Amino acid sequence: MTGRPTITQLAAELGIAPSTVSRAFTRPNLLKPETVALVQKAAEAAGYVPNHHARALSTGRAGAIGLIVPDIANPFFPPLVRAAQNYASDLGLSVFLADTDEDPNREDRLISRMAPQVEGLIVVSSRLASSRIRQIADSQRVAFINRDVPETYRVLLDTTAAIRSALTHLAELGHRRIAYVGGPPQSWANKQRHSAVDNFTKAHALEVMHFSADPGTYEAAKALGDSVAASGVTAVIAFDDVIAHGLMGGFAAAGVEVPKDVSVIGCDDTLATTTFPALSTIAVNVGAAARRAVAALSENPGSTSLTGARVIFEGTLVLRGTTGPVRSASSPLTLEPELDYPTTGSVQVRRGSDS
Amino acid sequence: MTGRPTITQLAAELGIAPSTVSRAFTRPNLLKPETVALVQKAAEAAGYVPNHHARALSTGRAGAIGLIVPDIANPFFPPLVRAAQNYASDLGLSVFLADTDEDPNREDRLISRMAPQVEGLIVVSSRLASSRIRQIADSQRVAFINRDVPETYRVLLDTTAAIRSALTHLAELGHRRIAYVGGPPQSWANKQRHSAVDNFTKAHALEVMHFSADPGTYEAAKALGDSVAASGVTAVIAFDDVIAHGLMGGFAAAGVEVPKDVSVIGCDDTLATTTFPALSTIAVNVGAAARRAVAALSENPGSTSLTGARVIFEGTLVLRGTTGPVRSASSPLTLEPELDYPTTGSVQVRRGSDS
DNA sequence: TCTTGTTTTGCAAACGTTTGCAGAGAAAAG
DNA sequence: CTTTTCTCTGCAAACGTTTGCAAAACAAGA
Repeated sequence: MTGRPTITQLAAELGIAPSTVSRAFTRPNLLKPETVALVQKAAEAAGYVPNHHARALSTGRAGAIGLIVPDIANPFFPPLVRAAQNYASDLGLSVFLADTDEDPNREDRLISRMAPQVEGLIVVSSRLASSRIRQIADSQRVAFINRDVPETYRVLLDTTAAIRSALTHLAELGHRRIAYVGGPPQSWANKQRHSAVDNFTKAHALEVMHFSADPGTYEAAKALGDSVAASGVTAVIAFDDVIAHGLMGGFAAAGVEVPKDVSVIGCDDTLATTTFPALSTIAVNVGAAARRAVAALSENPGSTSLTGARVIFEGTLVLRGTTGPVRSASSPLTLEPELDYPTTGSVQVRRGSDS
Repeated sequence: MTGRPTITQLAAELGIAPSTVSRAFTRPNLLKPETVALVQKAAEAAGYVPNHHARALSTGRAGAIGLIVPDIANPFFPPLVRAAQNYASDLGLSVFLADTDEDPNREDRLISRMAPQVEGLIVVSSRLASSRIRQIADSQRVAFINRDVPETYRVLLDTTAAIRSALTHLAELGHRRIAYVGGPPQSWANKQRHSAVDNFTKAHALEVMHFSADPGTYEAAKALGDSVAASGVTAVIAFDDVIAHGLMGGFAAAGVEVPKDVSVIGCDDTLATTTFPALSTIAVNVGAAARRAVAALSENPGSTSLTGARVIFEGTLVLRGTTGPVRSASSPLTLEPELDYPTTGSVQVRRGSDS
């Protein structure tokens, strides 16, 4: 009759108090087992399902988290969304998804709009100014992924070490002139990868050239193929796999062969082995990052904001078919052995193991 | 102090009634302009934002819709999710996203769990039994995408006509033996495409062979490359672009050239021009479908279920680089001209124009 | 049988809105 | 100056839960 059955209706039907019915679901150990059985049977029969809004109003817990990404159509994000949603679901949380379309204003609006109605927010690859981010982190429960603003709760997919490995590998194959082809300039990951390349090449006397695919699409990268090839580099590291793939398309069109003429390494491992040749890349554990962020939000649900933390998952180099020895037979370089970066006290380093 | 400011606090602060404050936001035309200005200023200053749960409880409107997809990592879905979310956002609705992991039980559970807390549900490519779907449609506000169960509200991306065009095109290029490589067997789209191919080839005396990539991944399809090539077909239509792409990978590994030795046509246009050669495919307006579904849910918000409807958006053939004349020079077939299928009264046919 | 203690249940307030109804003014009409 | 009609605002109930507190029921110890 009157829509979905409520706790009160169930109670009336059974001749008991609404509070008892409520407890049958939320604190069954407080009740006589027979009572909870009774209630459960009646609930089942009537098709009762609890009203989340009423519960949220009463308890102050929203039972949901918000997830904000710049562009869900970018293959980097779906696995992350998936992992977040699965894990949240395990914790009894629903997830609101929103897409900012790479627009900082839209992102800001979405954050304000969602924040009050959720347990907390996960903001991935934020395009907001650092000052604004810190402000937001002060008053909202929000975990950032791939955006490194001090004092905020952030989980980072760090590719620095993997990039060093990649460059070492390239150097050992005899490569001396290397290109970095960047992605979205506002992106933390892009800046991080950019400087990882810079630092390493500087330290080891490799020559580096910078390009940037803007926007970071296959087409933009493909269009860059000619100039990258013409620059005389023998290897390229791309901001991500789609740019690497676009480059490969551009190279193919220009008659430049991979890896014979030029080696290519991507990042994020979003394409797996679907390119030809299969793309060498830096794999990154988005699932672990997503789960960590969800967990952070679900912990101490009371507080009005998250305490700052910097959680790091390191990427790993995976070699496939797009890397090979340099064409011109220059002697392979031998680099001094890599030393592990010391990890400062406040930094947790983890190697992601996916479940 | 005590968390977010509430309507009651604002009211007390201004010395007016909570109802007035409420009306300042929801029915400003009932109030003296100065009053609403006053309230708005105070709200702004205090950083007031309405509590969605309380509102939902009071009005019975959830202000959110649920979106359920089998696998967000499949490139078919992200654009759909994106369009749904954008349009919902325009309508002032948030969207809950859930991923069923292709598991019907999980799907069923998710539907039951989400339904009560949202305005309505969009279920994409449902893997549920038709009987269960009809049952659900009876008691819940739910719009299905790409699942055609009578009496439900469903929006379908129809590729039948486009497949006829594709086959016509192939026949004109001289192809006589054609393969259809299917995807998820429970998928409505797969069945639809399968029989579209069957019907046409039967009617025009073309030879057809059926294969199936299970699961519908790049790898599975790639592994199928050998047998498809060995079957002697000169053209293949794949369930979707990722299978088409996988096939191309398999063909390349087997030394079979596309389109010289075999033509391939994909479906859904999820890969655009990122393959080599660029994949000929059937483009489909997922955005329009998503928007239609969202609109359906936002209309007559009162009702307990949606009235049945069958909204159709037709796909269009887009020819790129993977189709060419058959290798062995058999004479091109001339087919009798296509006739438009009559559309029965209850069927709305639309050609999607994206905004 | 009377305490005392423990387990089980009920009462009622609270969460933050919205909204039907009615009261208070003010303006218009007589 | 009274009545009528509006316009604007306030009161209070309602939405469906949860939960602190207290009452009731029962068991156990004396």
